[in-house]
Amino acid sequence: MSYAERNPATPPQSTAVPHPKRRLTRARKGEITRAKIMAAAIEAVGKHGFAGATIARIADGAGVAHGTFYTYFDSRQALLEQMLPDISVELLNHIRDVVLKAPDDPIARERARMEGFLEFLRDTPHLFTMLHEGESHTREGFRRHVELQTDSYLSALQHEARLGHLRFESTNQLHVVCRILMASRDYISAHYCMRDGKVVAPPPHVVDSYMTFVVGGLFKNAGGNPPE
Amino acid sequence: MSYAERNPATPPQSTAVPHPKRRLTRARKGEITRAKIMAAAIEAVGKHGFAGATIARIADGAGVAHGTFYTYFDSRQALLEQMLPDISVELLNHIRDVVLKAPDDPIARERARMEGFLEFLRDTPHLFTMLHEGESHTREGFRRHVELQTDSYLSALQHEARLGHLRFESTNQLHVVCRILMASRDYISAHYCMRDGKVVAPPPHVVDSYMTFVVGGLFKNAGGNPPE
Amino acid sequence: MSYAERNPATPPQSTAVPHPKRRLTRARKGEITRAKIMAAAIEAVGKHGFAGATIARIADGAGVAHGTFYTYFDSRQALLEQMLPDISVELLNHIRDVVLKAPDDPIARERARMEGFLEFLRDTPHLFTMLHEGESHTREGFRRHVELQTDSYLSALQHEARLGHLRFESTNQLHVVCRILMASRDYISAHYCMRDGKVVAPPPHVVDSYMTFVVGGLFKNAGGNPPE
Amino acid sequence: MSYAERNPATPPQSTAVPHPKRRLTRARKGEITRAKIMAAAIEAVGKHGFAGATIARIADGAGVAHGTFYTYFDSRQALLEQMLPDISVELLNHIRDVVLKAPDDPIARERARMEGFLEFLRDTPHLFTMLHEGESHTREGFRRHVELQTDSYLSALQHEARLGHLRFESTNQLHVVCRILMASRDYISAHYCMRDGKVVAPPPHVVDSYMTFVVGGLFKNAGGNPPE
DNA sequence: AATGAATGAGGATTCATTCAT
DNA sequence: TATGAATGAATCCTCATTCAT
Repeated sequence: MSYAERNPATPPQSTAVPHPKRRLTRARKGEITRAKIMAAAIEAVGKHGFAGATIARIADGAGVAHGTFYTYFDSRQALLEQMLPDISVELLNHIRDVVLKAPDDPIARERARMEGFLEFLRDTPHLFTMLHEGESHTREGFRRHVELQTDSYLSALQHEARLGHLRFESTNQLHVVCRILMASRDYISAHYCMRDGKVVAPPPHVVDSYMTFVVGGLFKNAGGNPPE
Repeated sequence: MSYAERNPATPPQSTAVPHPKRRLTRARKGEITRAKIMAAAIEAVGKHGFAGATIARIADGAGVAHGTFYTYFDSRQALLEQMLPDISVELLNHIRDVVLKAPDDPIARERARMEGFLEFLRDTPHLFTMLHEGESHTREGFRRHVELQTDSYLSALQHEARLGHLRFESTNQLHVVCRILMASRDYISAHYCMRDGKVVAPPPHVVDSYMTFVVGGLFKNAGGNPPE
Repeated sequence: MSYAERNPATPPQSTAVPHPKRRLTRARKGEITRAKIMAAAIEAVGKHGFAGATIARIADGAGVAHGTFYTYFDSRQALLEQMLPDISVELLNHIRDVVLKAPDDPIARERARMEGFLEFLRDTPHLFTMLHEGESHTREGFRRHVELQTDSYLSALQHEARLGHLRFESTNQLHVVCRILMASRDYISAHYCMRDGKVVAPPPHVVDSYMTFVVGGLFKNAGGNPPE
Repeated sequence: MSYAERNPATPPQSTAVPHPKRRLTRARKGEITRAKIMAAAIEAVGKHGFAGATIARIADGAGVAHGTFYTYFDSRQALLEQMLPDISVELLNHIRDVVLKAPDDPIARERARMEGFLEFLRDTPHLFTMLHEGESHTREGFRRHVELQTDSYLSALQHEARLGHLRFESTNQLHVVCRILMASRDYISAHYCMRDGKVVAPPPHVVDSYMTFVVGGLFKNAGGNPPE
């Protein structure tokens, strides 16, 4: 399920129709146009990178005039800055859903976080580009994304710490751990999930090795037995 | 010691002087000009980012005409692509030196790798920008940099593995571990080493936490004792 | 008393009310909207100049949609062209009132014309901008304004001439004199009446010097005594 | 003699030629290009007004690429702001020359100033547009022009005052007089010197009437005899 | 009559690269 | 080899005006 599918410009069905004559209120039409532009922008960034996501390409992709862009966004940069935080929230939601379905076990939860991330990345192929170019092209949006992810990850770790599962306790330490885990999922996805321009699932040993490392590094009473 | 200091455009001394009148052979003069341009480019990237490193700025910074740039480099992009690999090799050298001076102990060596990296970053402030913008602006150069670092790191890990110190053995597994370690040092430096536009040493608990995590996750017979 | 006060969009009282339910006839409502747009336009020109008086600003200022503008005016330019002549007529009325209150003396009347002009300018701050930008941005409106002022001034001069007060008699000559007087009041107001973006009264010596010049240049039997 | 004639892009003769092979040094060629752009800009302003003097028109008129414009001027506005002060200095020079040739008599000198101005205007047709649009489109350049003219006119008046010719003495008074005289020449030229888009000499009675007014208003011992 | 989303023709500016000198 | 003026394609953004609702 891609971003466009999750945020359909054309809603599946509008049950309550006040004016049968006029299906689309003006406001609704505006929403649709806005969504079309956003979708075209994401597409453009995915295909040509942030630098190649020109107003011309975005507007053409959305099927609107260049000027229309500025009805919905203050500037090209403003739109770009918005993309990553928007998707970042969806990523958070997805990971939360996956973690909720995982067995009640700290290690399973951590695996769920990693796998949820990789799943979402597969479903949202353009996120890949955003993650890798965002830092230089939308500094603020990237900062916000990192903040969102860090806050959430940190909460999760603090929860595990309170349950006594972790080898780390202080927030300062957990902060560092948080960086390590987020860094790892980014680097791992960067190197194992892109094949021929398409995002794929990494080979199974990748997440396994990651988990081995993390279980030994992060969790209590988990060491001793090295992986075979 | 910055890049410019390590690669002086004006060599300290030229001992063999064939023509007393003409100290610098034409070739040597060319080398100097080339180095001046490269140094100006690094400076420009550090100060204004890759996007802001225009030919105008680079040439002005090097004290040459715009056209002269093209005597030494095929294109702006070609120069940019070269920067990161060049520095990457130096980084490797620096880390190797630091590791050689470390105690003969796998954990001490890993700490040396992290601290060597952080040291080099402090000495080469413009590397920071390159690392964080390089992926989007000089894809190939960045790829080469990652390759250089990965190859070296992987060798080191394989060495430790052969000595029986690690919980991982297969190259495939070590590859993943390698990503985790490189990712961590990048993310950690990104978040703890930049204060007010200057690269600084991170607070001591940062590397300590990192080492705790890594010792538990990576090394054999090292677990059991969680940090206080 | 500003333009808006002189031309209230909401009339003080509508005595005859045919339909008690509907106070405002449709036509009346239209008039009000039109006046609101005109007032917003004047405000916009005053604050941002003719070039900055965009439809967006005008419509927003008037509290109507952009499209509504075109119900009342053929084009932005058409509105702009109308502004100066409209105000020009009011200026004429004001000066006439002031002159009527002046002593029955040609010199006093001329002083009244100048002072009436300056007074009106103070009360209509946006006129300042219109006068100084009008020539390039609303050529025709400016032409009409100049025509209105010239015709009136010329009539006044001809009246004085018929009474035998002037050193000039032919209409051709009076035409030239008329230019001189109108030019002077414009330049004098431009240079002495604007302080920190606000229109102020000029220092007293300014009108005095003007009158000295004009009395010597224009009026009969007035010379001889130079000012100290 | 137009601006272009006074400032020829191609100099009449370069006597000292260091390199016979290379007539035009690079610097000289630059000067020529700059002059071509400036001339094209003046032409464009004259023909289409400041608002119509687009980079496209200017560059095309000068026979250079759009980008070349920015080799010589920081911005379109910067060029525009420069035009009026440049020409204002030439106007001053012209008037000074004319005054120097006039009979040694304050009234003759004042007539020379007015006639010199009108002459220059005829020779520099585009000045007309600049004078009438400059205030709104190149505020700073216009301010500078007014300053230049005012300073010069004021000096002339102070000179006459010191010789005891004027009915005014204090600088404050002369300032006001100065505005009146400059205003008059502008208004008079605006209304009598433009016929079918061409600048022409005004009918003779115009300057005569002006002089009558000024002689009565400004000069001592000059009144008494009104013109018939 | 009112609305305001959509239009699209411009306009200023940037900058990597070329090439005659 | 060095120069730096010239190039011109490309880009973002503005805004008067239209028109379906």
